[in-house]
Amino acid sequence: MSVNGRVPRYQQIADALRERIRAGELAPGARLDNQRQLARSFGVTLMTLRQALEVLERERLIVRRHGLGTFVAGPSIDYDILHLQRFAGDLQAQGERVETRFLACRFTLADRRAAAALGLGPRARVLVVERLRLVDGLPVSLQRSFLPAKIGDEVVRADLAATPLHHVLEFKLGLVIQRARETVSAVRLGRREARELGCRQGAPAFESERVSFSGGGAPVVFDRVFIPGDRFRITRELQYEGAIA
Amino acid sequence: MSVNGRVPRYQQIADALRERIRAGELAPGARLDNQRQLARSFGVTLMTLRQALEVLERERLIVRRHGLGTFVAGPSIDYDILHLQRFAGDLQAQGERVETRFLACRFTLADRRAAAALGLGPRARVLVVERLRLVDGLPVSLQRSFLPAKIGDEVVRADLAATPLHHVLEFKLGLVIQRARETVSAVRLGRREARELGCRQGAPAFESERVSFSGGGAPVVFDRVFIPGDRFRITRELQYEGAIA
DNA sequence: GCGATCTAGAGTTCTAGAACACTGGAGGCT
DNA sequence: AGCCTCCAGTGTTCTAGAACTCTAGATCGC
Repeated sequence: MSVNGRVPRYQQIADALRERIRAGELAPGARLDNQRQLARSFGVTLMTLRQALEVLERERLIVRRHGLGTFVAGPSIDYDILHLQRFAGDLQAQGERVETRFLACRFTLADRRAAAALGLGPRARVLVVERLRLVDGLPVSLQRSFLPAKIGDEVVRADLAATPLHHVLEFKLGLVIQRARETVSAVRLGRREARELGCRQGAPAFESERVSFSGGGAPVVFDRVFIPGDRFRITRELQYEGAIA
Repeated sequence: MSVNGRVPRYQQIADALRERIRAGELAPGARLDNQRQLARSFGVTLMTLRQALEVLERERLIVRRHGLGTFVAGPSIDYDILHLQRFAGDLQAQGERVETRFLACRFTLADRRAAAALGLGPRARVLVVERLRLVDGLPVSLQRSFLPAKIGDEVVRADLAATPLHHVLEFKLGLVIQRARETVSAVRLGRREARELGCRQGAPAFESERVSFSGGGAPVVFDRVFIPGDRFRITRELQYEGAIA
């Protein structure tokens, strides 16, 4: 709101739509009226209406699909970064169901960051395993695991559609992950990631990059996980030995 | 890029400006030509130029100041969420200087989340201590600490401009923080937070809410920290006892 | 049954202004 | 020196279209 109290029309429209969503008039997944129609019903131009939608999109309340429509976004989830487990905030009461969908497994050349994280030379050959995690049928994260070719040659023999990767590493290869280093940053989804996650290209997402080490200290796997920004919040529990920063 | 290879003009313009920034032609803090002038030089309308700027703004490459101009954004920093310390990524090599600026200290009524975190009744009286953290003179985070009035009555006697809050808690009140729970989410900056941080209202930021407990298990302080989204990345090191998720 | 093509419906891009709002410095007044 | 007002410069909002692009389902041909 400006100093003199004037609220831009596009904010008023965003507020009105937000309230409809909040009140449940527009359920998650519901499609809004098309943009031209909404513009007419609010008495503004398409441009102004689209600015309102951009506000809601940035707040993760809606998603826009080119050629398809504008939809109310689904609920978000918490990611307990310390305990490495995911639990749903408002999904838990709904009794969510988590599943992992195996997407692909192929040898390729490592990109720069994957190669660096695994201590490999540039463009080293690696195995990429790609999985989608879904909660109640809704994709919440896309995970790509890069393994050095030496490990990959063994992993690829397993039935990755039926066996979790870390089980393969631990029980078939005797590689127990002892340590990991993870970095989470905010990114925009690329076309392929967006498609798998049911988002639009360029949608903001958290990108987690984690390199995991075995007991011997060698990097075993480099994971790159995309989690749409509207489905993720970081929570952690801490213990201290002394004073805090 | 669309299927038929056409890149929208606004993306081309964003690309051109991004390249100038990347190449160092536009240094951090530098002001771009005004929007109308940029529109003319790119041969587009103001609307199209503004769309290009929105792209760059979302990528944290520029910041727009109403009435002042458009500026190249400063560098970002990493926040080691596990070790509770901040270290600069590309700032460290530059020999950054970290300082804490005391802003305010006042009794007020707790908002709902602060009250809940501290185990207090709604609208309980609390002491709020407000500090700004700066790196090389650039504000990187705004921290508000909420303390129950009983603790606040003691804390307020200290010289908080000269003494870190946790020192006051530990050495004056004998309250050693043993445990904490922190949640980090993505928010839009309010007007006051934006002003203190040198950002524009509505700018995306990380909002960290941490409640800290003493040895006796009582909540001692609730911290709410705002860190502009362009100055923060989460990194963590992990140790495991067994297999990973 | 499958692949190719078409099309309606919907989102996206862009034009060409005009007017409103914010900011900070200059100048005047006390 | 401090305060207030004014204004140039700059960002922001909004109009009223027109045209482009994407998507998925329908239809047709093989």
